[in-house]
Amino acid sequence: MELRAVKGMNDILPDEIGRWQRLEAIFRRTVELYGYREVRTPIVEPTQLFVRSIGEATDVVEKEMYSFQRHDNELTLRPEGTAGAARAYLEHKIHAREPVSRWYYLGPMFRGERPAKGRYRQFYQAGAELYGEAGPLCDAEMIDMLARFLQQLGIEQVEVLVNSLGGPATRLRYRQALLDFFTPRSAQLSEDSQRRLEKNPLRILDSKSPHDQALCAEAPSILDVLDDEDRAHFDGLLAHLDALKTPYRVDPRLVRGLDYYTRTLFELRGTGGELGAQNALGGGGRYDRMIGELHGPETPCIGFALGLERLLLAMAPAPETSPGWVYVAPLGAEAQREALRLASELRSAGIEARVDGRGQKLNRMLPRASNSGARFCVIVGEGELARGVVALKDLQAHAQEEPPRAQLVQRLREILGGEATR
RNA sequence: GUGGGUGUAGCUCAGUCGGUAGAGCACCGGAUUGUGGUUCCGGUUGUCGCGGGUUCAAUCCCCGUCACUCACCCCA
Repeated sequence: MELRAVKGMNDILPDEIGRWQRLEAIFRRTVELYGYREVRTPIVEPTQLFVRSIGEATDVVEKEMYSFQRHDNELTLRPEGTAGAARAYLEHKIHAREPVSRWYYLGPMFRGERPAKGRYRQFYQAGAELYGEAGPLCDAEMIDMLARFLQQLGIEQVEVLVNSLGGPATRLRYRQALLDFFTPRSAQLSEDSQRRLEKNPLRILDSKSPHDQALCAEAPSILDVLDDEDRAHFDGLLAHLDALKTPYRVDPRLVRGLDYYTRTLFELRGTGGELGAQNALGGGGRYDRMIGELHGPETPCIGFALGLERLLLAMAPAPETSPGWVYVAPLGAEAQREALRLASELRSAGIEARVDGRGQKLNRMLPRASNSGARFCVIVGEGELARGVVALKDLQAHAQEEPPRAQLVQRLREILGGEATR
């Protein structure tokens, strides 16, 4: 094989697609119950959009973007969904049309990282954004929506972490507090964290080194440096979550890798074994300053994104449920033409049908029918043609009957309908 | 970018202390001129990832390389 898929980009074959479609359907159904509506934005955006919104100094922008030049435009395959949605929100002046907007999206994102379990260069995210509401009520409701979604998926082993980063001033104050704390102790930090100390001290809190973790336990907490308004927002969030009975855990050391977050921050962390090291199922937070920084009107926003591959790893494998389709087995040339007409009628009646066109013996077609997962096999041969009937075999029940050809659809409906109401 | 693991049939893998390969599953045909998931018989499928070195001889040993994979970094 000389031509293969690009590293880190995978095919999703038909035998896996059922799980994807189920996941996506549950996502859509859940968020639509909260009033969210889908938005579809381009996969390619101006590079500057991501530089300005995600932050120039983040890893995503610095070294992971798929950027290219086309004529005179600097373009990038989107590494996440929030920036494009914000651009669309601004471009279409949605803020002037309605005070509050609830949008969701679903689709591929691209980051040039080294692939690992649950992490790919083309990966799929589902996310939602809420524009125009600043209060903690919608923060709590969004987290509750995520909890409901995971529950619908049957993912039990998950933890909801919440934190507040405060506003920009708080964030600067906290950054300084961390510098003051870690700089005299930098010798005790891991190599990675020493680098973080210079670049982005907040990320030290995220370190997986046990030694760093122990040190972080003594570091100042951001919750202690929140100003009064930040504090009131955070307390409000927790009170609303309590009222909703949404389980959560406050983690003052929760930080995330994108620069745009302010105040509320949350993350869903899988605790099951399937996930490996990539246990962040999704996360998000408030980004009240982004629209303003993109030269729009100051608009409070909150959003999240979920990694679909990781959710699939965490999901219990659900049994495929199919109402049962029909395998049509014709014996002979005349029967084949009749089989085509029969299958066509079945489809018109909304029943899935496939005709065996390989023209073989019955004792070859029947095993194929069973192995292919068909519920019924309809056999058409000379005898049936002559008598104006078909042989209808229920492969599951090992039963066979011979309804008149004209009554086949009706008979199948009876069998399937009888089960549906049971 | 860093470190580890693995590359043998469509799939899962075995194997050769160095003598150019096997099993199960799958697929195809027959037992059975029209009745299945079982059984029996037979059959097809391989540049042993790629390149080089050592050797009379390399799938096996050595070096390189590529791919996949896991972890780190970062993130979903």
